[in-house]
Amino acid sequence: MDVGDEQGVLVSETALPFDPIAEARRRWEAQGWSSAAAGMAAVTSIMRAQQLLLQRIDEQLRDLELTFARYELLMLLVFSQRGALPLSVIGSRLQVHPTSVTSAVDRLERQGLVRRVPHPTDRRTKLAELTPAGRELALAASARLNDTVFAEPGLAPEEVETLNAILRGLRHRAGDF
Amino acid sequence: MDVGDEQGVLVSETALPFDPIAEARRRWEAQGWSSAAAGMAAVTSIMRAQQLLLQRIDEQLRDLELTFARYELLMLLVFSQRGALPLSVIGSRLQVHPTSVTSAVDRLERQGLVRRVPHPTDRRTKLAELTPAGRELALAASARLNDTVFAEPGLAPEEVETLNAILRGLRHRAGDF
DNA sequence: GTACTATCATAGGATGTCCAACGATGGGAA
DNA sequence: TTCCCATCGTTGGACATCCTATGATAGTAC
Repeated sequence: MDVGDEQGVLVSETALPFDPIAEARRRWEAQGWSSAAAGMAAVTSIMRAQQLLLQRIDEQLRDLELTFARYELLMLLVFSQRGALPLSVIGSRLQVHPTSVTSAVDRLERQGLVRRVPHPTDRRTKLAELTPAGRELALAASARLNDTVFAEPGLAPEEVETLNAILRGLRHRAGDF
Repeated sequence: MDVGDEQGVLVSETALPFDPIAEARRRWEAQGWSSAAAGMAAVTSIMRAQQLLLQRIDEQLRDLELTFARYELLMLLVFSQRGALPLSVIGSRLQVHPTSVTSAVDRLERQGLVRRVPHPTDRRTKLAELTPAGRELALAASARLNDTVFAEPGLAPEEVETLNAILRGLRHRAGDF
Protein backbone atom coordinates (compact mmCIF):
# COMPACT_ATOMS: atom_id res chain seq x y z
CA MET A 1 0.00 0.00 0.00
CA ASP A 2 2.66 2.52 0.89
CA VAL A 3 5.63 3.53 -1.14
CA GLY A 4 8.34 1.33 0.24
CA ASP A 5 11.37 0.50 -1.82
CA GLU A 6 9.88 -0.92 -4.99
CA GLN A 7 12.80 -1.23 -7.33
CA GLY A 8 15.91 0.83 -6.87
CA VAL A 9 17.12 1.48 -3.39
CA LEU A 10 19.64 4.05 -4.55
CA VAL A 11 20.54 5.03 -1.02
CA SER A 12 18.24 8.03 -1.30
CA GLU A 13 15.61 6.56 1.01
CA THR A 14 16.81 8.60 3.96
CA ALA A 15 16.18 12.33 4.01
CA LEU A 16 17.95 13.88 6.96
CA PRO A 17 16.21 16.60 9.00
CA PHE A 18 19.24 18.87 8.55
CA ASP A 19 22.06 19.59 6.09
CA PRO A 20 24.92 17.27 7.06
CA ILE A 21 27.53 19.43 5.34
CA ALA A 22 26.41 22.60 7.10
CA GLU A 23 26.56 20.62 10.32
CA ALA A 24 30.12 19.47 9.59
CA ARG A 25 31.11 23.04 8.83
CA ARG A 26 29.80 24.22 12.22
CA ARG A 27 31.86 21.52 13.90
CA TRP A 28 34.95 22.58 11.97
CA GLU A 29 34.46 26.16 13.19
CA ALA A 30 33.86 25.01 16.77
CA GLN A 31 37.08 23.00 16.59
CA GLY A 32 39.03 26.13 15.72
CA TRP A 33 39.60 25.10 12.11
CA SER A 34 37.93 28.22 10.72
CA SER A 35 40.36 28.84 7.90
CA ALA A 36 39.62 25.40 6.47
CA ALA A 37 35.90 25.15 7.22
CA ALA A 38 34.55 26.73 4.04
CA GLY A 39 36.90 24.71 1.86
CA MET A 40 35.99 21.51 3.66
CA ALA A 41 32.32 22.24 2.97
CA ALA A 42 33.00 22.96 -0.69
CA VAL A 43 35.04 19.82 -1.20
CA THR A 44 32.47 17.67 0.57
CA SER A 45 29.66 19.29 -1.44
CA ILE A 46 31.38 18.45 -4.70
CA MET A 47 31.86 14.87 -3.58
CA ARG A 48 28.19 14.54 -2.73
CA ALA A 49 26.97 16.31 -5.87
CA GLN A 50 29.05 13.94 -7.98
CA GLN A 51 27.56 10.95 -6.20
CA LEU A 52 23.98 12.19 -6.70
CA LEU A 53 24.46 12.99 -10.36
CA LEU A 54 26.25 9.73 -11.07
CA GLN A 55 23.40 7.80 -9.49
CA ARG A 56 20.81 9.64 -11.58
CA ILE A 57 22.80 8.99 -14.73
CA ASP A 58 23.53 5.34 -14.08
CA GLU A 59 19.86 4.79 -13.26
CA GLN A 60 18.95 6.11 -16.71
CA LEU A 61 21.60 4.01 -18.41
CA ARG A 62 20.83 0.76 -16.64
CA ASP A 63 18.31 -0.59 -19.20
CA LEU A 64 20.85 0.13 -21.90
CA GLU A 65 23.42 -1.92 -20.01
CA LEU A 66 25.77 1.05 -19.89
CA THR A 67 27.47 3.05 -17.16
CA PHE A 68 28.59 6.66 -17.33
CA ALA A 69 32.23 5.60 -17.68
CA ARG A 70 31.52 3.44 -20.70
CA TYR A 71 29.08 5.99 -22.13
CA GLU A 72 31.76 8.67 -22.02
CA LEU A 73 34.17 6.40 -23.82
CA LEU A 74 31.62 5.63 -26.53
CA MET A 75 30.82 9.32 -27.05
CA LEU A 76 34.49 10.13 -27.40
CA LEU A 77 34.65 7.65 -30.26
CA VAL A 78 31.41 8.95 -31.79
CA PHE A 79 32.92 12.42 -32.00
CA SER A 80 36.25 11.23 -33.37
CA GLN A 81 36.88 11.39 -37.10
CA ARG A 82 37.18 7.68 -37.81
CA GLY A 83 35.22 6.33 -34.88
CA ALA A 84 38.48 4.91 -33.54
CA LEU A 85 41.16 6.14 -31.14
CA PRO A 86 44.30 4.73 -29.49
CA LEU A 87 43.66 3.61 -25.93
CA SER A 88 46.30 6.03 -24.70
CA VAL A 89 44.47 8.96 -26.30
CA ILE A 90 41.25 7.85 -24.67
CA GLY A 91 42.97 7.87 -21.30
CA SER A 92 44.29 11.37 -21.81
CA ARG A 93 40.98 12.78 -22.94
CA LEU A 94 38.91 11.17 -20.21
CA GLN A 95 41.64 11.81 -17.64
CA VAL A 96 41.64 8.29 -16.32
CA HIS A 97 44.35 5.74 -15.66
CA PRO A 98 45.44 3.44 -18.52
CA THR A 99 44.19 0.43 -16.63
CA SER A 100 40.73 1.97 -16.42
CA VAL A 101 40.70 2.29 -20.19
CA THR A 102 41.75 -1.31 -20.65
CA SER A 103 39.01 -2.40 -18.30
CA ALA A 104 36.29 -0.32 -19.96
CA VAL A 105 37.30 -1.39 -23.46
CA ASP A 106 37.30 -5.02 -22.29
CA ARG A 107 33.66 -4.74 -21.27
CA LEU A 108 32.60 -2.73 -24.30
CA GLU A 109 34.26 -5.27 -26.54
CA ARG A 110 32.46 -8.12 -24.77
CA GLN A 111 29.20 -6.21 -25.36
CA GLY A 112 30.00 -5.88 -29.05
CA LEU A 113 30.03 -2.08 -28.89
CA VAL A 114 33.72 -1.63 -29.65
CA ARG A 115 36.50 -3.57 -31.37
CA ARG A 116 40.24 -3.56 -30.76
CA VAL A 117 42.13 -3.02 -34.01
CA PRO A 118 45.88 -2.64 -34.57
CA HIS A 119 47.44 0.78 -35.14
CA PRO A 120 48.50 1.17 -38.77
CA THR A 121 52.13 2.08 -38.01
CA ASP A 122 52.87 1.70 -34.28
CA ARG A 123 52.69 -1.90 -33.21
CA ARG A 124 52.60 -1.01 -29.53
CA THR A 125 49.33 0.83 -29.95
CA LYS A 126 45.80 -0.53 -30.25
CA LEU A 127 42.75 1.39 -31.39
CA ALA A 128 39.30 1.08 -29.92
CA GLU A 129 36.92 1.21 -32.87
CA LEU A 130 33.19 1.81 -32.60
CA THR A 131 30.91 -0.86 -34.05
CA PRO A 132 27.57 0.12 -35.65
CA ALA A 133 25.80 -1.20 -32.55
CA GLY A 134 28.08 0.92 -30.37
CA ARG A 135 27.34 4.07 -32.31
CA GLU A 136 23.62 3.44 -32.23
CA LEU A 137 23.57 2.75 -28.50
CA ALA A 138 25.66 5.83 -27.73
CA LEU A 139 23.14 8.03 -29.53
CA ALA A 140 20.18 6.41 -27.78
CA ALA A 141 21.90 6.92 -24.43
CA SER A 142 22.60 10.56 -25.28
CA ALA A 143 18.97 11.20 -26.11
CA ARG A 144 17.90 9.77 -22.80
CA LEU A 145 20.52 11.59 -20.72
CA ASN A 146 19.85 14.88 -22.47
CA ASP A 147 16.16 14.65 -21.60
CA THR A 148 16.37 13.34 -18.08
CA VAL A 149 19.56 14.80 -16.63
CA PHE A 150 21.52 17.28 -18.71
CA ALA A 151 18.56 19.48 -19.72
CA GLU A 152 17.39 19.62 -16.09
CA PRO A 153 20.33 18.96 -13.82
CA GLY A 154 18.57 20.42 -10.78
CA LEU A 155 20.06 23.90 -11.13
CA ALA A 156 18.92 27.21 -12.56
CA PRO A 157 20.48 28.14 -15.90
CA GLU A 158 22.57 30.93 -14.40
CA GLU A 159 23.75 28.58 -11.66
CA VAL A 160 24.85 26.13 -14.31
CA GLU A 161 26.99 28.78 -15.97
CA THR A 162 28.44 29.98 -12.69
CA LEU A 163 29.36 26.43 -11.83
CA ASN A 164 30.94 25.90 -15.23
CA ALA A 165 33.07 29.01 -14.86
CA ILE A 166 34.23 28.25 -11.32
CA LEU A 167 35.04 24.62 -12.01
CA ARG A 168 36.79 25.50 -15.22
CA GLY A 169 39.21 27.55 -13.14
CA LEU A 170 39.67 24.72 -10.69
CA ARG A 171 40.44 22.25 -13.45
CA HIS A 172 42.78 24.66 -15.16
CA ARG A 173 44.77 25.36 -12.01
CA ALA A 174 44.92 21.64 -11.31
CA GLY A 175 46.75 21.24 -14.62
CA ASP A 176 44.03 19.59 -16.69
CA PHE A 177 44.65 21.77 -19.73
CA MET B 1 67.21 16.04 -15.66
CA ASP B 2 63.66 16.84 -16.52
CA VAL B 3 60.64 16.41 -14.31
CA GLY B 4 59.37 13.04 -15.36
CA ASP B 5 57.12 11.02 -13.09
CA GLU B 6 59.18 10.57 -9.96
CA GLN B 7 56.77 9.16 -7.43
CA GLY B 8 53.07 9.44 -7.96
CA VAL B 9 51.71 8.94 -11.42
CA LEU B 10 48.28 10.21 -10.47
CA VAL B 11 47.08 10.38 -14.05
CA SER B 12 47.88 14.08 -14.07
CA GLU B 13 50.93 13.71 -16.29
CA THR B 14 49.03 14.76 -19.37
CA ALA B 15 48.00 18.40 -19.73
CA LEU B 16 45.80 18.83 -22.78
CA PRO B 17 46.26 21.85 -25.06
CA PHE B 18 42.53 22.65 -24.73
CA ASP B 19 39.65 22.30 -22.31
CA PRO B 20 38.06 18.92 -23.02
CA ILE B 21 34.75 19.90 -21.44
CA ALA B 22 34.45 23.09 -23.48
CA GLU B 23 35.19 20.97 -26.52
CA ALA B 24 32.45 18.48 -25.62
CA ARG B 25 30.04 21.36 -25.15
CA ARG B 26 30.78 22.68 -28.62
CA ARG B 27 30.09 19.24 -30.04
CA TRP B 28 26.81 19.06 -28.17
CA GLU B 29 25.75 22.38 -29.69
CA ALA B 30 26.84 21.30 -33.15
CA GLN B 31 24.80 18.15 -32.75
CA GLY B 32 21.66 20.20 -32.11
CA TRP B 33 21.52 19.34 -28.43
CA SER B 34 21.70 22.97 -27.32
CA SER B 35 19.18 22.73 -24.51
CA ALA B 36 21.28 20.06 -22.83
CA ALA B 37 24.77 21.36 -23.63
CA ALA B 38 25.26 23.60 -20.62
CA GLY B 39 23.95 20.97 -18.22
CA MET B 40 26.18 18.32 -19.76
CA ALA B 41 29.16 20.59 -19.23
CA ALA B 42 28.19 21.25 -15.62
CA VAL B 43 27.66 17.59 -14.81
CA THR B 44 30.94 16.61 -16.44
CA SER B 45 32.76 19.42 -14.63
CA ILE B 46 31.50 18.21 -11.28
CA MET B 47 32.62 14.68 -12.09
CA ARG B 48 36.09 15.88 -12.99
CA ALA B 49 36.40 18.24 -10.02
CA GLN B 50 35.49 15.41 -7.69
CA GLN B 51 38.13 13.20 -9.25
CA LEU B 52 40.82 15.86 -8.91
CA LEU B 53 39.99 16.68 -5.31
CA LEU B 54 39.75 13.04 -4.32
CA GLN B 55 43.18 12.38 -5.78
CA ARG B 56 44.70 15.30 -3.90
CA ILE B 57 43.10 14.12 -0.67
CA ASP B 58 44.01 10.47 -1.01
CA GLU B 59 47.57 11.46 -1.85
CA GLN B 60 47.78 13.30 1.46
CA LEU B 61 46.23 10.42 3.38
CA ARG B 62 48.35 7.68 1.87
CA ASP B 63 51.15 7.71 4.48
CA LEU B 64 48.50 7.53 7.17
CA GLU B 65 47.06 4.44 5.50
CA LEU B 66 43.68 6.12 5.17
CA THR B 67 41.34 6.95 2.32
CA PHE B 68 38.80 9.76 2.22
CA ALA B 69 35.94 7.31 2.73
CA ARG B 70 37.47 5.90 5.90
CA TYR B 71 38.57 9.35 7.07
CA GLU B 72 34.99 10.63 6.79
CA LEU B 73 33.75 7.71 8.82
CA LEU B 74 36.33 8.32 11.54
CA MET B 75 35.48 12.02 11.74
CA LEU B 76 31.80 11.24 12.08
CA LEU B 77 32.67 9.16 15.14
CA VAL B 78 35.03 11.81 16.50
CA PHE B 79 32.20 14.34 16.47
CA SER B 80 29.66 11.96 18.01
CA GLN B 81 28.95 12.15 21.72
CA ARG B 82 30.24 8.74 22.74
CA GLY B 83 32.64 8.10 19.88
CA ALA B 84 30.31 5.34 18.71
CA LEU B 85 27.39 5.12 16.27
CA PRO B 86 25.18 2.38 14.80
CA LEU B 87 26.30 1.34 11.34
CA SER B 88 22.88 2.32 9.98
CA VAL B 89 23.28 5.87 11.29
CA ILE B 90 26.71 6.09 9.69
CA GLY B 91 25.19 5.10 6.37
CA SER B 92 22.49 7.76 6.62
CA ARG B 93 24.90 10.50 7.55
CA LEU B 94 27.50 9.70 4.93
CA GLN B 95 24.78 8.92 2.36
CA VAL B 96 26.29 5.62 1.34
CA HIS B 97 24.91 2.13 0.96
CA PRO B 98 24.82 -0.15 4.03
CA THR B 99 27.25 -2.53 2.39
CA SER B 100 29.75 0.29 1.94
CA VAL B 101 29.61 0.95 5.67
CA THR B 102 30.17 -2.71 6.47
CA SER B 103 33.14 -2.75 4.15
CA ALA B 104 34.71 0.41 5.55
CA VAL B 105 34.20 -0.67 9.16
CA ASP B 106 35.76 -4.03 8.30
CA ARG B 107 38.94 -2.33 7.18
CA LEU B 108 39.01 0.18 10.01
CA GLU B 109 38.55 -2.64 12.49
CA ARG B 110 41.40 -4.59 10.92
CA GLN B 111 43.54 -1.45 11.29
CA GLY B 112 42.61 -1.18 14.96
CA LEU B 113 41.00 2.23 14.49
CA VAL B 114 37.46 1.13 15.28
CA ARG B 115 35.74 -1.66 17.22
CA ARG B 116 32.35 -3.28 16.69
CA VAL B 117 30.35 -3.32 19.93
CA PRO B 118 26.77 -4.52 20.50
CA HIS B 119 23.92 -2.06 20.82
CA PRO B 120 22.71 -1.84 24.43
CA THR B 121 19.06 -2.61 23.66
CA ASP B 122 18.62 -3.55 19.99
CA ARG B 123 20.33 -6.82 19.23
CA ARG B 124 20.10 -6.28 15.48
CA THR B 125 22.27 -3.22 15.69
CA LYS B 126 26.03 -2.94 16.03
CA LEU B 127 27.95 0.17 16.94
CA ALA B 128 31.24 1.24 15.43
CA GLU B 129 33.29 2.60 18.31
CA LEU B 130 36.41 4.70 17.93
CA THR B 131 39.60 3.37 19.54
CA PRO B 132 42.17 5.79 20.98
CA ALA B 133 44.37 5.10 17.96
CA GLY B 134 41.47 5.88 15.68
CA ARG B 135 40.76 9.20 17.32
CA GLU B 136 44.40 10.18 17.22
CA LEU B 137 44.81 9.28 13.56
CA ALA B 138 41.61 11.13 12.60
CA LEU B 139 42.93 14.31 14.16
CA ALA B 140 46.32 13.96 12.50
CA ALA B 141 44.62 13.43 9.15
CA SER B 142 42.43 16.48 9.71
CA ALA B 143 45.42 18.65 10.42
CA ARG B 144 47.06 17.55 7.23
CA LEU B 145 43.97 17.91 5.05
CA ASN B 146 43.13 21.31 6.51
CA ASP B 147 46.58 22.59 5.61
CA THR B 148 47.02 21.04 2.21
CA VAL B 149 43.54 20.88 0.69
CA PHE B 150 40.68 22.46 2.60
CA ALA B 151 42.39 25.78 3.37
CA GLU B 152 43.45 26.10 -0.26
CA PRO B 153 41.11 24.08 -2.44
CA GLY B 154 42.13 25.89 -5.61
CA LEU B 155 39.31 28.44 -5.53
CA ALA B 156 38.92 32.03 -4.40
CA PRO B 157 37.03 32.48 -1.10
CA GLU B 158 33.99 33.97 -2.79
CA GLU B 159 33.97 31.13 -5.30
CA VAL B 160 33.97 28.68 -2.44
CA GLU B 161 30.88 30.27 -0.97
CA THR B 162 29.11 30.48 -4.31
CA LEU B 163 29.82 26.82 -4.86
CA ASN B 164 28.54 25.94 -1.41
CA ALA B 165 25.29 27.81 -1.99
CA ILE B 166 24.63 26.34 -5.42
CA LEU B 167 25.44 22.79 -4.44
CA ARG B 168 23.43 23.10 -1.25
CA GLY B 169 20.38 23.75 -3.46
CA LEU B 170 21.23 20.81 -5.67
CA ARG B 171 21.54 18.48 -2.70
CA HIS B 172 18.35 19.80 -1.15
CA ARG B 173 16.32 19.32 -4.31
CA ALA B 174 17.76 15.83 -4.72
CA GLY B 175 16.23 14.97 -1.36
CA ASP B 176 19.34 14.80 0.78
CA PHE B 177 17.84 16.74 3.66
C1' DG C 1 -0.20 -14.63 20.95
C1' DT C 2 0.80 -15.47 16.39
C1' DA C 3 1.83 -13.90 11.87
C1' DC C 4 3.25 -10.33 8.80
C1' DT C 5 6.32 -6.72 7.80
C1' DA C 6 10.24 -3.66 8.60
C1' DT C 7 14.94 -2.94 9.95
C1' DC C 8 19.83 -4.22 10.63
C1' DA C 9 24.03 -6.05 9.18
C1' DT C 10 26.25 -9.15 6.21
C1' DA C 11 27.83 -12.24 2.10
C1' DG C 12 28.65 -12.53 -2.77
C1' DG C 13 29.00 -10.37 -7.23
C1' DA C 14 29.60 -6.52 -10.57
C1' DT C 15 31.81 -2.21 -11.85
C1' DG C 16 35.25 1.49 -11.76
C1' DT C 17 39.27 3.54 -10.00
C1' DC C 18 43.97 3.52 -8.69
C1' DC C 19 48.98 1.49 -8.13
C1' DA C 20 52.95 -1.63 -9.13
C1' DA C 21 55.04 -4.45 -12.29
C1' DC C 22 55.64 -6.59 -16.73
C1' DG C 23 56.61 -7.61 -21.82
C1' DA C 24 56.72 -5.60 -26.32
C1' DT C 25 57.87 -1.92 -29.22
C1' DG C 26 59.86 2.60 -30.63
C1' DG C 27 63.36 6.13 -30.77
C1' DG C 28 67.52 8.51 -29.64
C1' DA C 29 72.56 8.40 -28.10
C1' DA C 30 77.03 6.62 -27.98
C1' DT D 1 74.61 -0.88 -34.57
C1' DT D 2 73.77 -1.41 -30.00
C1' DC D 3 72.18 0.09 -25.69
C1' DC D 4 69.21 2.74 -22.85
C1' DC D 5 65.02 4.64 -21.84
C1' DA D 6 60.29 6.11 -22.96
C1' DT D 7 55.80 4.60 -24.34
C1' DC D 8 51.85 1.33 -24.87
C1' DG D 9 48.82 -1.90 -23.18
C1' DT D 10 48.02 -5.57 -20.00
C1' DT D 11 47.82 -8.36 -15.61
C1' DG D 12 47.12 -8.72 -10.68
C1' DG D 13 45.86 -6.54 -6.43
C1' DA D 14 43.64 -3.04 -3.38
C1' DC D 15 39.73 -0.16 -2.42
C1' DA D 16 35.08 1.90 -2.80
C1' DT D 17 30.67 1.76 -4.54
C1' DC D 18 26.47 -0.27 -5.86
C1' DC D 19 22.88 -4.32 -6.23
C1' DT D 20 20.57 -8.67 -4.78
C1' DA D 21 19.65 -11.83 -1.39
C1' DT D 22 19.86 -13.73 3.33
C1' DG D 23 19.37 -14.48 8.45
C1' DA D 24 18.36 -12.35 12.76
C1' DT D 25 15.73 -9.36 15.41
C1' DA D 26 11.95 -5.84 16.34
C1' DG D 27 7.52 -4.03 15.96
C1' DT D 28 2.76 -4.11 14.48
C1' DA D 29 -1.76 -6.06 13.19
C1' DC D 30 -5.12 -9.25 13.67
